[in-house]
Amino acid sequence: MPELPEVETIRRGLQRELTGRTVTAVEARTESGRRGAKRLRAPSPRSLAGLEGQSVLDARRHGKYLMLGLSDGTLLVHLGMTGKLLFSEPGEPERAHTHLVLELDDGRLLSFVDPRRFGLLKLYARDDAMPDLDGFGPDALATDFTPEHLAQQLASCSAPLKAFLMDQSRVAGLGNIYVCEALWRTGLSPKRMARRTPKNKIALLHQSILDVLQDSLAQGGTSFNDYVDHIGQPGKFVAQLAVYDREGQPCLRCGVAVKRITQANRSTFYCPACQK
DNA sequence: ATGATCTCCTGAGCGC
DNA sequence: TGCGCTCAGGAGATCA
Repeated sequence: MPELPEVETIRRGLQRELTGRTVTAVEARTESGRRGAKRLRAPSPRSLAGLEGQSVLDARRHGKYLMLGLSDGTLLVHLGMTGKLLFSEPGEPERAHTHLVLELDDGRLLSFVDPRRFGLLKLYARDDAMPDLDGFGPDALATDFTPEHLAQQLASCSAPLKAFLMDQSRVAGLGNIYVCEALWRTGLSPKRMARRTPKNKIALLHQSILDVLQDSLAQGGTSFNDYVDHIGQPGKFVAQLAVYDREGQPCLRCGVAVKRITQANRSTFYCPACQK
């Protein structure tokens, strides 16, 4: 389940391995679009065949979106739940659920593999509008995500803190795991209404978000079943999770059993004793 | 306008 | 061993 640290880990790998490479051939196994079987989540404004001949200039990220800067456009990538970008050598057996294979000028292949097909691949030409990120809040690790921004957003939201932090229009990059972990670190209940966050906790919440993301990034992210980076390495942060997927186990701070509840049809894990 | 709910999808894990 | 059920969740669509 790639959230910001996992996507950033992949971005760094792509920046290192893909920058300067040219796509020499494109094989789309499935088309992006909504109708019919075996399609990804959203239609691409340009045929992915347009990748052929383009060079990769850089790899950027906003929230959980990856943007590969090309010689004439941008390839926008969202990994959804189970999307992977994997390098391979020619002749290696192709993995199931491969949607796109790019041949590179150094002989390697870069494949987009996504069993659950929540992922998204969109090719934009240089002058195309890229509406996907409209309305997104600042990236959680960018300098414009400040305590002041957080305070202002909190004040205008009557949803619970869990839903607030999951909302990419408030701050981009957090998902279920890091929202649960950041709230635990701050000692705030996921059920607390966002605008009722105590003023003296806002700076701490902001810092907890940065800390949990940085800590995870330092471990290459969190892996359960699906996530691996571009060379197939799982992340190691799962060993440091305080509440996520720890229902019934003792809170690392106070020893009370971690509780699991459902919010917006998603699991929330928290300590009922020390998260207020 | 805002927040809550539904939807897409497949593999893993579980009980029988 | 194998079948069928439930669950996981990002984010856009839809509903209240």
